[in-house]
Amino acid sequence: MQHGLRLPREFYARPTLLVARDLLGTTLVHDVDGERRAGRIVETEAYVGPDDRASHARVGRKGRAAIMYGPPGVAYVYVIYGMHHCFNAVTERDGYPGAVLVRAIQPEQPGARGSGPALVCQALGIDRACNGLDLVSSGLFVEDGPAVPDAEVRMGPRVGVDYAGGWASRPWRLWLADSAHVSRGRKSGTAYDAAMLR
DNA sequence: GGATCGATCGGCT
DNA sequence: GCCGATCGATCCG
Repeated sequence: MQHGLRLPREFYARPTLLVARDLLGTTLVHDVDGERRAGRIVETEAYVGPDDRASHARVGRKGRAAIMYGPPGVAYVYVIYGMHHCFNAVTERDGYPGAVLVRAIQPEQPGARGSGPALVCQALGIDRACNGLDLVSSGLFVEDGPAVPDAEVRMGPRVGVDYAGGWASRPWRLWLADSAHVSRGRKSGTAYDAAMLR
């Protein structure tokens, strides 16, 4: 991958697990009134399909996550616990629900913290007003970066979805092994194995 | 380091 | 009414 180029829609229009893997090492950028706020993505989670009991899409295409059923390359931002925001990039083809939650970044701004999905939004100034923004044509987007080798990737169960039965144990959380910015709750994780991501 | 708890409210049941 | 894709403070060991 090259460096500093905005990711095109085709990047998002792929299986969610691949998008979650390839977003590691890229940079999430938000232009706020001409001011660049950005950070390197070091941790992601995949939410895939209408049957994933951990995904907001489980309630159907008329619920809160209707946007997950729409075209890829769009921001899905929601409020959680009445006080925090979470940022997702919509994936998959139009009509099939999928999204990648950005769980942690290494902020470009010194002193900013991005270890956790709500802190990511706080550091980049992302809130509900960003819901539905087009990542291909708006001030909220992702820049590509140097390729991350499989050996630097770890995977493990998603966080905070224990209610989802067997879906909770799937290793759909991915992070960079050497990053000090990965959010809390991380366990040791296992080596990246693309064959296990389903 | 790990476990527990309060804050706070939109959206689904 | 209930509960959550969270965080920070606090307590315990």
